[in-house]
Amino acid sequence: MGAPKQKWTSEEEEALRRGVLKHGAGKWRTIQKDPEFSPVLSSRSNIDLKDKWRNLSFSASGLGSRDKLRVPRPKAPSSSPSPSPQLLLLSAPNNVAEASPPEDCEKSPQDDKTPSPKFSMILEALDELKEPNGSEVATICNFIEIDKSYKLTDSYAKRALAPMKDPSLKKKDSAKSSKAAKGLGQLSPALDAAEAAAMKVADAEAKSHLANEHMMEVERIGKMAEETESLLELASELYERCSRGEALTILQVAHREF
DNA sequence: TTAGGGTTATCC
DNA sequence: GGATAACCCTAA
Repeated sequence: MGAPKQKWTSEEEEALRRGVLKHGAGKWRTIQKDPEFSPVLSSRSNIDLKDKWRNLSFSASGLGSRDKLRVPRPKAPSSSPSPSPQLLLLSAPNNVAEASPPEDCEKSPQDDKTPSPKFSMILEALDELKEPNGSEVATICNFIEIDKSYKLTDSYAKRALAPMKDPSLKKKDSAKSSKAAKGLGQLSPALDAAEAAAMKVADAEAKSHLANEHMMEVERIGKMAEETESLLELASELYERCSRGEALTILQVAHREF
């Protein structure tokens, strides 16, 4: 090769990560053309972005080179549609709010070291919603469904979206539902069966997600109870000392607590 | 335009 | 010489 290899700078890597966070993995051209990143990535092609992201993903997953994971590409078109770019939305390997490489998610969803794409979407939703005390499940569901154009299973959507009061959201939802119903009506029996199976799987996943949410809530409440108990302890001690006629300053109280 | 596999350069 | 990163090629 004539030209020497052009090593990626940290600025370029950062721009790529931010670009993936902004547009999603797979939108290499969009990221490359984005005025926010184009100054940094001007010397890189969309292919370069894709290759670099692939390298980053594999190195971050701890699996080393992608060569080790190579699997033969099926020649015939697969019956199962390839995941949408959003489903493969990645986040930078060294960022907390970021997700793991898609390959891992797709190949080993049970691998608890790497969050699933759904988990990534939840993280993204929480990040976008920026609610100080966390977000309601329904709000997160709405974010994922509307912002990300995903459709939740009917049963889960009914449960999760019932408390939502925003009429515009309801309107959109019902419009979507009728659209979906229309589409379902045109499906063949085989597709119907596949759809029903997919719905069941999605429903199970939703239930698992709900269970996880509840566990987190239980943990949170447990912590609150602990804190309340220690506060109660402190209050009783203060009451006792005061009733004995001891003079306490705010500073002493603060030291006692912290 | 993108994904995925192949090839080559570089580093240790 | 092996591992990794950067680049290239091709199918869809």
